[in-house]
Amino acid sequence: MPYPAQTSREAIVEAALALIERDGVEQLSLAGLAAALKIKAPSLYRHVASKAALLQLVNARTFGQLFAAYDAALRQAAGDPAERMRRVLHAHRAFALAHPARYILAFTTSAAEERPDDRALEDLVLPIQQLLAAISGEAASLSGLRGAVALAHGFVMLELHQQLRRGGDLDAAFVTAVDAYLSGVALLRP
Amino acid sequence: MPYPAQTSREAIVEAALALIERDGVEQLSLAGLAAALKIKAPSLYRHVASKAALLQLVNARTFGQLFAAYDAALRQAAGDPAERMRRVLHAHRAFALAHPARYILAFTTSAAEERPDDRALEDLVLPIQQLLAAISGEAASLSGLRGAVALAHGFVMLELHQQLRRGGDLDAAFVTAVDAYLSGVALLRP
DNA sequence: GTCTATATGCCGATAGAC
DNA sequence: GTCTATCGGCATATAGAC
Repeated sequence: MPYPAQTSREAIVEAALALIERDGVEQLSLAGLAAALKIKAPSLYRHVASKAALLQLVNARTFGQLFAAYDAALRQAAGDPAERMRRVLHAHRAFALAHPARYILAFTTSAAEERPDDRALEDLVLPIQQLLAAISGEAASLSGLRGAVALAHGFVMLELHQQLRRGGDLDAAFVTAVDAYLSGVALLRP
Repeated sequence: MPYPAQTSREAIVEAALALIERDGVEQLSLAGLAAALKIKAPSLYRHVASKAALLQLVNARTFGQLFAAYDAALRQAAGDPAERMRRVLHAHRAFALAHPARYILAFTTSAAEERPDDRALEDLVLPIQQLLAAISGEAASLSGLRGAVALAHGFVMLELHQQLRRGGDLDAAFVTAVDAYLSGVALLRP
């Protein structure tokens, strides 16, 4: 049987994820990806229109998994709203540390062609926003959510790029920072 | 006069800064840089050992300017320690928004060859750390500093990569987030 | 210090046969 | 759906003449 019809788009995305996690995005070439799938590079174009389109699929999956981690943290979390928010932020960091290259890729992609559709993602953020509303008391706590995400994102970005090199317990530092921020949000509410 | 002896290392770094700010790092090629200097690409190697070495110089300059902005904010800032810290964080964001591509480059470079020397930068961070110590009351407020920088860094990174697309007043959101964090740090101090 | 010429390598993407 | 062959491009870096 020559030229077996085997490769699926799913398998391509899966392989791309693995290569990106192992070597980083900038090392991902269509030739290398094809080799990992034991096919030749041009064959990929039967399944994806371009490299940009492939990265869009990769990023969609990354965001989907991140928000799934949010959901899991929310479902298992008892306690007051602040405690639940704390867990979400810890889930955020845990995901970033578990998938550094994919995380960085998803959050630093600016090109529109590599970015997942906005509306697909928007719904997934809503539960988090409502949770933080319960903490801050604001009707629309968009800015409170942004601060929390910014804090977690900034921390892990610095961490992943080794900009926090003076040692110390980074886990504890993260907990302290998150606690301070959430306390401040609660304190400043009207 | 054939082959005028003109180009200096300073001029090369300067031109590289301009090109990076205009087009982003990934667009910077030695050929393009040389063209901007009206020389040919191989001539660059008389002044810099490699592209990585050039990026190291670029990043050193970026960090130097950022910390100079910190200093300026501290010198002109009257008021209590919290107010001064607030100004430092606003200076951080202002610098990032003014030089997005260089800022991202400096903070997301992991390769050791492209990174400025650690010890040269360390001294520059000390004043900021001491300032935050006055706010938080901790003897060594390393974690407090890290949280503040993480918050500012995360916010501008999301902002620069257009991950905060639901509009609203981002300036106000930044102020709110910083205030919340600093209030929380003050609140949680022993 | 700059030049020309070149080595060497990778990349994304297309055409057309099977 | 996969293949071979190839186009067209751009990259960093080196050798050696002026």
